[in-house]
Amino acid sequence: MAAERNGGNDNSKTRDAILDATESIMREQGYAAVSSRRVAEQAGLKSQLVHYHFGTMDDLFLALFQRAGAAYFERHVQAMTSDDPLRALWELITDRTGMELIFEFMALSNHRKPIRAEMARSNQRTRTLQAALLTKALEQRGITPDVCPANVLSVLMSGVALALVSENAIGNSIGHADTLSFVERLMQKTTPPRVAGKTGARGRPRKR
Amino acid sequence: MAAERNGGNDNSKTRDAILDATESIMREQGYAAVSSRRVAEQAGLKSQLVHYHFGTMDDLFLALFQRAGAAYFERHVQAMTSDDPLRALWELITDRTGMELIFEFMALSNHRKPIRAEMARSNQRTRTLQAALLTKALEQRGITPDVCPANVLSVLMSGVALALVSENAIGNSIGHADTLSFVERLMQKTTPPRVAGKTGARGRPRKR
DNA sequence: GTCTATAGGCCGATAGAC
DNA sequence: GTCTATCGGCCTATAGAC
Repeated sequence: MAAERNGGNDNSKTRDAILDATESIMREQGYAAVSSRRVAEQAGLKSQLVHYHFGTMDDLFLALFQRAGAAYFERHVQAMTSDDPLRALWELITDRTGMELIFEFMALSNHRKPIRAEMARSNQRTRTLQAALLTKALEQRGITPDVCPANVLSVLMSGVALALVSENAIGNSIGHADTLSFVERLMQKTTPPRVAGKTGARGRPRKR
Repeated sequence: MAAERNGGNDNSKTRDAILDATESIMREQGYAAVSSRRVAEQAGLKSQLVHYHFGTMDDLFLALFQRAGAAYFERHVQAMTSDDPLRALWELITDRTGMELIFEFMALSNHRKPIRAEMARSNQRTRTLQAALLTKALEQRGITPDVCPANVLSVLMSGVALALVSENAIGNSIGHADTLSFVERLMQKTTPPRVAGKTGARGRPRKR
């Protein structure tokens, strides 16, 4: 073990290239396909550099997860400041490219303790932020929380989005179009009051 | 490649032992930990027997998935004939031990075409059966399908269950208790009419 | 159907030169 | 920070004896 693993202040291009390559392999071939040699090849480097910059492979996974988790959290923050936070959140969590990396980490973390711990922290942070966002959104739409509490709505929405994205990845879309228009109808039934001259809250068409 | 791979009519103890060992490793250490050597060790056999009986490792995964998928489908069929199909389905899909293997296969299948194809088939079959079950359950409870179509409800329930189980595995339970009692309340609000002298449809207590 | 033996390959990780 | 070289290990899969 050399004298690195310095958390993030070694922001060299090499480090980023390694993380980029790891992310790309995870997305396209799954976490099980990540090896120091493959990562290095993808990044145009020698495999030893992976170990030099990140230590063990688990350390590499952890570093990538921290980067991805922070980016995902940032997207939530942006959704929160959107004109229509509810719709912005829904679009965020049903975005397949955003979810596929997280799905890989979920599977990976199920059997690696240190990654699981980080995953739990990130997931809790996201849930808390989602609940705050939804509290605001429900209030904006004049829905009292006794109909459905914000934290419950967060679990419901996350779950449905997870089902849609993961089943879609597998190749089953039975009921998906109906579910999307069902959600669309729920959101339109409670359109927030327009505040300014912007028109960002109208729904886009969905095929049945 | 020898002269085996005979689908299932070679129902030797060895074959079952290999499948059992594979399932056990997948559950406890994840699909990436499955190797012919480890499977054989767990089953008390030589690793070459794995190849003799199943061919490639992908063939082994496929055989196990077929067995597990059939068992899971069978549990759905049993739920369908229950006194309270809606509750039986909910208990089935929120059962962690039932889901963890499926979750591994979902992750695995994302990057292996033949397994993905089988997964899609199984998932479609399950969705169709769930929709039939829910059609019956909604009717039984006097809910018209225009409130929420059965196939949509199937996606919603599957998703929420998936979120609960997978987040629980990670170690985040924020909002879960509230979600469970939310679902419980929905189910109790629409208790099916009792048909016989049995009392299987009352809810069991949930902590908030 | 189970055994021994083995080919051929990818893996993580480290040592030490520059 | 990057290079060359390398150790020791586990992997899939097959050949051939019994």
